Amino acid sequence: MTAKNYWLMKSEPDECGIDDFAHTPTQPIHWDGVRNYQARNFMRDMRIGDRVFLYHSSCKFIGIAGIVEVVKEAYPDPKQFNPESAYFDPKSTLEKPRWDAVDLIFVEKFPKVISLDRLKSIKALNENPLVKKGNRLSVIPFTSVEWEAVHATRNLS
DNA sequence: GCCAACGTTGGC
DNA sequence: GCCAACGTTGGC
Repeated sequence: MTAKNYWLMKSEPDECGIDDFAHTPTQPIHWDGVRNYQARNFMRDMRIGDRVFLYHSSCKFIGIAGIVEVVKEAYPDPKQFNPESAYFDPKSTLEKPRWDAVDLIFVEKFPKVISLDRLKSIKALNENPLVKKGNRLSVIPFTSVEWEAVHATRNLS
């Protein structure tokens, strides 16, 4: 029995936000379209039952909007093989896929988005890439200390 | 819409 | 292996 892992994943709520998960609470969502190697490698480390903060970026209320859970571990992202898809990758083959997806399911929507300003004020996150200037990583591992520090603020106004 | 920061590509 | 050019991310 290993300890549960914690993560944060970014998305634009217009594409796939916490409400998309909340609207289908019993149906997993395929998290595909990740096209960054570091993010992909982190996705490969995800295990069933891991918890994930869902972060809304490039929108009005930037920050962590809720929690989702891993229900299916990394598998080849089908969109990389589909020439019609915006996520098509001509260098991917069925034998040697480049990109992976995971499946996630709804856990919790916070009463209010935990704003980026608040996240920056949480000392436990000082070394986390999320709050570093210019950071573009869309899948970020969290320690349990970081997770708890953020989680403890979820009901603050 | 702007633009700094970043990751990737490709010529050499 | 270097690095300039390019495309993208993401806060503001």
